[in-house]
Amino acid sequence: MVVYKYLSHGVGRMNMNGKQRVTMKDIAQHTGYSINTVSQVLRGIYPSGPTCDKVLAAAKELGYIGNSIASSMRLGSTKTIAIIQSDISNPYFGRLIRNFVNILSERGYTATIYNTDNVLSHERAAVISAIRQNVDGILFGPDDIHSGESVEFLYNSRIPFVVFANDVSNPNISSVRIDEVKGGFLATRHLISQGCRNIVMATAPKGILSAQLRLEGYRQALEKSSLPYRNANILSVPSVFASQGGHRRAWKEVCAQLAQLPFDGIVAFSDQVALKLLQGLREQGFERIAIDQIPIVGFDNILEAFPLPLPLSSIGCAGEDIAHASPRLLLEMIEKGEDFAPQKLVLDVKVYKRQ
Amino acid sequence: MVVYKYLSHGVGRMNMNGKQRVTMKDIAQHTGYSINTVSQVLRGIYPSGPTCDKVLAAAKELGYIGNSIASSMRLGSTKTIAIIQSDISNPYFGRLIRNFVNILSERGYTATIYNTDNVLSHERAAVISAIRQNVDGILFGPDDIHSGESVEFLYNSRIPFVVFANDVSNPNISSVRIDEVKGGFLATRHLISQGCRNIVMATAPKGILSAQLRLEGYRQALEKSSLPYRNANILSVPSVFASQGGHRRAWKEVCAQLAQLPFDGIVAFSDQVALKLLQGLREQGFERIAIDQIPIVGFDNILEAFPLPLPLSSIGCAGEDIAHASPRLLLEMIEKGEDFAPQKLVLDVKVYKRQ
DNA sequence: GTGAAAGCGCTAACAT
DNA sequence: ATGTTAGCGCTTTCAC
Repeated sequence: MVVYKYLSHGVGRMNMNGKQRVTMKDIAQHTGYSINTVSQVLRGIYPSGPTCDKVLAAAKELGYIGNSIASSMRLGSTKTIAIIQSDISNPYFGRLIRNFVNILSERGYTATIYNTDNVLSHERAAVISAIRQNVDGILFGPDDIHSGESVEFLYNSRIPFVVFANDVSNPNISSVRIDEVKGGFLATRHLISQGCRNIVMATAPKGILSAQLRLEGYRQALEKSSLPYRNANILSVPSVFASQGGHRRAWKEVCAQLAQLPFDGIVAFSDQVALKLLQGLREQGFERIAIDQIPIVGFDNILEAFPLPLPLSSIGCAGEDIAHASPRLLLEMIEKGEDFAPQKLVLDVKVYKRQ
Repeated sequence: MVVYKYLSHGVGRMNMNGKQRVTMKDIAQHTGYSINTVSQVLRGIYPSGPTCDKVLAAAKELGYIGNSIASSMRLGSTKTIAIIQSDISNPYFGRLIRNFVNILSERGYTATIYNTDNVLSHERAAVISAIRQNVDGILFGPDDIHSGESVEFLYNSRIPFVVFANDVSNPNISSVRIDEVKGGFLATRHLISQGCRNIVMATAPKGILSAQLRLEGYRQALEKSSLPYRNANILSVPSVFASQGGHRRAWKEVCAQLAQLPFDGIVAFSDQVALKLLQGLREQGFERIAIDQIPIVGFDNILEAFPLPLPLSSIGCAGEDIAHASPRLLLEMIEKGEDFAPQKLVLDVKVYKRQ
């Protein structure tokens, strides 16, 4: 019997310098037991005893490390989750992903990561790649603009997935987001309670669901305090994507526009937006209010993990946050299979105040 | 012939709702060709013609998506790279990882991500998991404190890997880092040229190689300008790890200490450290210099991707950066195999000035 | 308690 | 040009 008949062309058992990787077969040959026995021992479904000891000793001696690929193949589960996100360099999402990875790891899963840069073709490629890799589930953080296609594709492919930090209209798709309206409301009310009467809302383009909802909260808060809603106070800001440096001019214009307004407080679509605005104002020599005295509230509470010498208050989760709820929901979905009923989690928020 | 003999217990061909995933076998049955023919067509190594057309049409009709796991198994290569890093929520590393992922993706690789939180047991687990998953290579960003063990283990396991943003003494291990000494030198010289004469160096613990080297650069710059090196001006700061909130008191003390010093400029171990110091000073009501007027230089140039209303100058790469050099080096290593000679890249730096 | 053998989906060698 | 077959490393059934 020619055992390594294909060694000449198959790289399978070789590593870089030609040393073969140790397999169960090697342990079997070394100990004289069958591959099956070795497998059972290594998985701990074997009564302890001399056999067990010998096999484990051989495994240790030979430096055996299992091959997940092979067991995945047989078992049909890879214990891998794909995380698909538009910009993982964004500190807010960085923190999110770190928590995803840690939580998944605790539960025995590894994470594959895709960065779409908010480009549809990348998003498509990521989704296909994830399916091709047989991931057990997907954490999907899409941008609103073209979220529909990929989400529907995923839905039709029947792979378990959760949309995070966003939502889609299809009621059968599970998602996790914050209470955006309440967030907009609390942010605005916080500024009002500080004495602000002329509050600018720096919102994202209308296509973005969370922007719409936060703006609605802003409107409600003004109304409740009988303050006028002024169109001039609604500023639509460009993307904060690191990749899109082309937006520099657009940002400059927005900041110039802001500098002209007689505002006394700002609600920003996100902490990132807030910081960009403050930076823009500083760059333009804005002095009516000292930069680090401007009453401003953002979203995402990134200063919790990333302290800055600025009084940037922020809307963040009050209880369980997206970082924890999303993988929890996904894993539940994977474990329950068909018995899982879709859930749309809307997480409670509060103001994290900073002076 | 019982084809699906194991369907009852193997989940392999099933997905969530019991619908089986389409395989080449299905396409073969659908078209009447053999699996081999299908495989060849799908891989494009088949002359175009009627066969080709029919197979591709069937693949499209059935919604075929390949199974990377299966081909990996056969080919011995997973086209996957593991990224192992201590804290991916750190904005600097977030940006790095985003670039890694994008570059790898362009080259046909996917990325698996591990976050060690700077805990040795997590680091060990990540390394083992990566090997178990048969990744083709590893991008390893270790913390100095216990980098030795994992790095040596990786080295002995013969898996291609590159140490990034750090270095180890073993000359056979490839690594990518910035010119730390020059960075420390330029940062200090920049402040001196601004008129600073009493420059604090906020460095990390001695165990960290880059801290040692940056401090050496600081020393050299002072010497060159005939300025005294004062021990009182060397501040050792705690970790900035998001996970380690326990360091809060230590940070407070360091900032209090700093506030007492008659400094007129600061070199910080990283931009993160710089920001924490400024925040600490602000919290303590420091007023001798306005917070946003303090001459300060950090490392990593995170403001490039993450604008802030602060005059934080920073040391960053002058040419090719770590984000690009590391995956480039790793992929070269993977492709060349045994022919690859270890390289230790030390990237040139410059000051990114901000006022 | 232990072993033999099938098979997960795919690719490569070989045969026609 | 197309089919047959072995085998990647593992898990599971089934038989002893």
